[in-house]
Amino acid sequence: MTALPRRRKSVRRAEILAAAREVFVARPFEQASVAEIAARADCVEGTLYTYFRNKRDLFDAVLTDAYDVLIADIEPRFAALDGTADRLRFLVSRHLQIALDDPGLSTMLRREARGGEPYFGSRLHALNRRYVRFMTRTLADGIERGDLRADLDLALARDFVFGGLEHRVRDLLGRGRRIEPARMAREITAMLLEGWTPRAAPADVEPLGRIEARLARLEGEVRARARG
Amino acid sequence: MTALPRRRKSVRRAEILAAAREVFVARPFEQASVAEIAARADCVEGTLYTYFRNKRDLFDAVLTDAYDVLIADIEPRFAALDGTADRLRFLVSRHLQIALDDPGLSTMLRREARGGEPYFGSRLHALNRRYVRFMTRTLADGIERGDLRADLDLALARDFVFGGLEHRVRDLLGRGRRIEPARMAREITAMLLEGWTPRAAPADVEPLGRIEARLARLEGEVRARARG
DNA sequence: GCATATAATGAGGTACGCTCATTAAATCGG
DNA sequence: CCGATTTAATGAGCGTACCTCATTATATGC
Repeated sequence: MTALPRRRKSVRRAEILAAAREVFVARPFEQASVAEIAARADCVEGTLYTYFRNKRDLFDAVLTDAYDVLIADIEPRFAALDGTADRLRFLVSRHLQIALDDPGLSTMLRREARGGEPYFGSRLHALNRRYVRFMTRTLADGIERGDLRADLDLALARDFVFGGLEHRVRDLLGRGRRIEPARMAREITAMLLEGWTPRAAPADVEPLGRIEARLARLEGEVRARARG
Repeated sequence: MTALPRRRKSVRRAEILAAAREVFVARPFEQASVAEIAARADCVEGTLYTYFRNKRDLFDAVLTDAYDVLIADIEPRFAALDGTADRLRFLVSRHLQIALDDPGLSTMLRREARGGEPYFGSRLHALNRRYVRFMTRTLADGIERGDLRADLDLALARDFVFGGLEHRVRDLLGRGRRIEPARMAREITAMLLEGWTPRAAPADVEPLGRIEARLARLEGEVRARARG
């Protein structure tokens, strides 16, 4: 009957997006109902479909927005860092920070990390790649500079960082523990770098004994000559 | 009208379970339809609900079965291993093997790792804990025996192993790469142990500085003497 | 062979995502 | 300022999903 006053299209879109985010953060995709989103956005379901093709499309829009903000925040701060350890620590810390700032969003991202169908090539896929690239760049640069072992498998390392963080956050939030990004980032980075930093190979450590022996002999000779 | 011949209850249950497994392996939980499961089990949906309370219950039964088989396979083989590195390599390899033997099951397990509601205390939860315990035991024993650094955070390490493997498998299967459990297990275990194995403390590396100092002094003296 | 227990049924309830013909509001030309 | 056109908004309704339950069919025990 009496329709609500019409709004500027962009405003409506933003309202629906905000409502959708609230709902998707509270419930996993399949359990989140379009009806609830519409109700929160003060419109009927039909209206919603004039702005988004379907529920999935709406969800992707929410995810895309979140990634946009995240990347925009990281980009300049990352660019200001140089050292491999500093970069790694920052990225881990920033990743954990999401779980502290917005646990709902964090859970959503962890829940719905897609392997879905028309995902490759999508805007969402591109954003995800951009996000992950901060890490791969850090690792690749680290190897080039000699901060990381030359034989480190980039893809393997990258998967273990993100996979590990995912599990860690799930476990901690799952048992109601608090997340302390800075401290945890220090611990995690330390653990990772422990294995990734180039070290004196066993062969390089052994000669130390021989070198000391030669030194001692030399010093002896020099001392003898000084006396003699 | 004419109902199908009645079967022994246990047989029917097994048939339904098998049908359910096929469907759940092919499609994620929410997209798998009870109708399809019923059709594959040659019965109507109603029948299905006399064996399982609901779809979730049926799904949990499938998962539980899978875990049972998996644990029964691992248990004796694990018990036969002693060394920390061997155990770790075996567990990683066996975990990867699932993705090779039954990619569908592997995807399902990765997809539906629950953090869900009445999960804690459930039989499924118990099985998951039993599965993970192989790893935590390996790590704890490793520390006790001095094979692993004493300051290694057990929970952190455990999360990074499983999280890393999860991401790695997702990435590889996602881009259609083959999984080679043995080779990958060697690489991954090597990477992990690189950082987790106790090493000569920095104090042992530091003498390098002292040696250089002694060398420099010696060289200085020799040069002076050559001139003088 | 009748009574009881139980396996199996399928119609129907509620909720979901989504479509589409229709309506109401804004915009614009004259 | 008013009719025409565009466009935002609607809500009834379709198909399908999970699940319930009164009912039917079959097996079992006495």
